[in-house]
Amino acid sequence: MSNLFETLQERGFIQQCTNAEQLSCLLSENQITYYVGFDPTADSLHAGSLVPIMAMAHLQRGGHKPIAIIGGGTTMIGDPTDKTEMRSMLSAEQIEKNGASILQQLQRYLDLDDDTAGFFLNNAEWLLSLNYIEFLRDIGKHFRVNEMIRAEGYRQRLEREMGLSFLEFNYQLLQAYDYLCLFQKYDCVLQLGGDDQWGNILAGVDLVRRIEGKRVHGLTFPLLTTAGGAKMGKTAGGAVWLDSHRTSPYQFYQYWINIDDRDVERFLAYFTFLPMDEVKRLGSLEHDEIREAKAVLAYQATKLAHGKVEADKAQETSRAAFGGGGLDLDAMPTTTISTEQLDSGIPIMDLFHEVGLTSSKSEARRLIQQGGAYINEKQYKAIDVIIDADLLEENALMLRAGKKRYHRVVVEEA
RNA sequence: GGGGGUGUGCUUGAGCGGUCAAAAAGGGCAGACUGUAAAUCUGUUGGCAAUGCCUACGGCGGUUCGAAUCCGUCCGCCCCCA
Repeated sequence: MSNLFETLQERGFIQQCTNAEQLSCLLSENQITYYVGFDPTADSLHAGSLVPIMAMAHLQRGGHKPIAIIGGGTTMIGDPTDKTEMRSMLSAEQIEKNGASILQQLQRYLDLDDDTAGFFLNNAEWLLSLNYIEFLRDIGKHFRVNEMIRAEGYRQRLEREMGLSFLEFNYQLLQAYDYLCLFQKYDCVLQLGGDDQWGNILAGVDLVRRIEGKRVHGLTFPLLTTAGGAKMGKTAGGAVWLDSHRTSPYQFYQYWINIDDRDVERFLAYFTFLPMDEVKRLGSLEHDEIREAKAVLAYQATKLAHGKVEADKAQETSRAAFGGGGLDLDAMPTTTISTEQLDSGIPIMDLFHEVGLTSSKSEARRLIQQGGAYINEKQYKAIDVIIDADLLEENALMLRAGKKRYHRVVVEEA
């Protein structure tokens, strides 16, 4: 029989876990409830969150029941293991709003609609009403400070400059308490998270054991970086979001098709549901053939995130843009300008800037001077060119910045 | 509570009172090469009405012809002592 634990392992999801044998048995012999926490620090998840999401999806497909926790309570504190800096604290309303849109995104991957398949909770529900003294007596007494400060996440903060506020130091207790609550109310026996969460997860496992005398489990995913060493899911322009308003399906598709050759197999395993032998076959392609594998990855990932229709569109657009043929005008970002504006002439620098292809006019100037500016596929290197109606092709201009960024300017029909 | 540090551009991190829009590295962008990849090489990297002007070196004030550089104060952070 195919073991879910092995599936996760094979696909690279397991970095560390509590007793592997027990966990493996548990997954193949019982129907369990498991949880993953998501931080509502933004109103959208990004590509990095896909690792836990996909792991959850695998488990749900295997018959287990997911609980997605939105960290409404914990986000009001900020996880210090996110060691770059103390996280900014968000207002309760903001967290609420973010949580709602994150839930929507999760639902594209998971069924969280009803209590039997899986569901969604905000830990603010039980954290916000905590009584400090009671909490200290009931929960706090189970934590040893010496143990806590030995944990990697805290130690880094203690050894490096930035220090650690007492507020942040409590994060682990709250997360452990989450686990305890979920165990008590929903019989949740597995928590998943990124490897930076290992310490927090274990704290929860320990807490449940101390208070309930029951053995529960934890599992962490490797923290993904690209072969180039960057954080997975980041591009120059920022994170790759799951929200189509922040990152369009086309951009999303492009992110995946542009990844490093060395990441192809790993990413196929993580971010698609393709069977592993197919993943391996695709991953072993070489030279230009590997582009086929990237196309599969991009298509599959986009389909999961945005649906088949959008994925098809993104694929077509991408093929059109890079396959040599014509460009797909519909999918291109477009700006409309009035006839009058064009008739009076627009300096080329202004045009590139106003359309959003550069973030300042100086940048536009540089782009042009360095030969990265094209209009209708013709390069313009002079910064004092004035664009007017003479350049229109089919009532539009096609701007290009560098090799890959296109923008269409359409003249408004009067 | 006492003492000592520190705060610089996207990031790390230099910086003599003038020649600092600020060294260096990373990152970004563009060009060449390519496979919409990687590596490499080159250029570029605050803004603008641009041989000049404006904004910027934690905040506010001061000294000075002139300050990122000196002084005061406030804020944040770090270390030592209590």
